Amino acid sequence: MAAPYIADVHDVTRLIPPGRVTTYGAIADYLTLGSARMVGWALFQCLTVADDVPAHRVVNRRGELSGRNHFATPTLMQERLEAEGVAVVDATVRDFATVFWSPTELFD
DNA sequence: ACGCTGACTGGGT
DNA sequence: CACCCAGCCAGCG
Repeated sequence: MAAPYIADVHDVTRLIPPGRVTTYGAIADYLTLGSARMVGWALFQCLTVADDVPAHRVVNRRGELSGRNHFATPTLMQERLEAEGVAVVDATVRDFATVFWSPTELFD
């Protein structure tokens, strides 16, 4: 059985609206994990234990698709984002500040 | 138990 | 924006 926070990370990730992205740090902060590295690791697990998690909507603080090499193909992450209307150039999200979404927006 | 690694981050230069 | 550095913590040999 996987650690409980892994399910939490998956739940939060599922709440990210299509066409928007968030960061490892935002999720780590929301779940008070204390380490953003855990978020990346938890998402890595979703590739095998949960295929219904939009892991492609999670990028690093610069808006870079740092996890693209862990998908079936290195371009899959970018393709999924572009399919949702997110412009991606050189493995980096365009207008990152605009498409950025934080779990705290759930309380709007 | 120990050291290295990593889908990370914030602060300083 | 780029580079360096320290803090972070689970997994693995």
